[in-house]
Amino acid sequence: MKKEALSSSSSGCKTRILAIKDTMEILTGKWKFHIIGSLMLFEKLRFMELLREVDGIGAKMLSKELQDLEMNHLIRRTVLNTKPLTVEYELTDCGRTLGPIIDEIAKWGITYRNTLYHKSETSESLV
Amino acid sequence: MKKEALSSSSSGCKTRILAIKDTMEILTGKWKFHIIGSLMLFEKLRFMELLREVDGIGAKMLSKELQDLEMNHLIRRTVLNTKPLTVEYELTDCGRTLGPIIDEIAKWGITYRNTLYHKSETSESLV
DNA sequence: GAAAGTAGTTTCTTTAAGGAAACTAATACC
DNA sequence: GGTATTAGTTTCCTTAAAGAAACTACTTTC
Repeated sequence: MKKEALSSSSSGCKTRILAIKDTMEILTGKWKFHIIGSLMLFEKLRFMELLREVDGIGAKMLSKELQDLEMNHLIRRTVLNTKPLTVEYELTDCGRTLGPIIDEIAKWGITYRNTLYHKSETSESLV
Repeated sequence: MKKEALSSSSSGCKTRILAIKDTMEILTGKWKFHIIGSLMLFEKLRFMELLREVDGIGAKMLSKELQDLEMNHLIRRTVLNTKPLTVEYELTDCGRTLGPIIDEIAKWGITYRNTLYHKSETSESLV
């Protein structure tokens, strides 16, 4: 049996771990998924609409999160020269590729809840 | 055109958003994905093995993260009555269902990197 | 000219996350 | 008895994330 070896530094493992780290750094924080989810649903939203749509977020947070997402090319910010000046946010093509991740996460969350309910009846490890 | 309405409180939207919140709360922090990923790769790992495997983590963090994961039924902790006493960690069935999420996230991270490289050549929005 | 709506920014404060180092406690080896 | 290993815990400290409230600046409506 090996002893000092182990360490997953083998082949694609490092790449994989890095890729996961990358993704999670980009999507970090309490609000990113919610903002992206809203933009997936509504296509285009203005700042004030997002502020109302993303339940509980404040202007400062929203502003910061939108900047983050824009820097990472996931959303596009367009200033419209309307009367009182409005700004439109929408997903880029790149941003839209997050669909499958968000689907998986939502799917898992729903299944997980159901699993817990059933498990709690029959015990399991439950503390 | 609607004005005050909007608000995605429609049908399954709330459920979906809650499910995403649930999932992300369970998998929050810098280390959970890395720990789960390691356990997917190695099946069973002891505390010290995880400490070496999960690059950069400290004993306190590892201990806390393992407790979190165990509370959420994603991993199982087994004390073996070996000579100096060892503890074995492994994924539960529930923990193993995270596979697809982690795959999607890893896949996206890799694609995202490639996309950036190509976009940076042809410009895009790039700051 | 006062009020309200647009899109934010600034300041100040609290809370959470994370890390380094030392420490406990049990056992085994020499 | 001294050193090492296992699996953590405890203490102390720093940094990052988040939030509330007030404020800027411009325009439109009444």
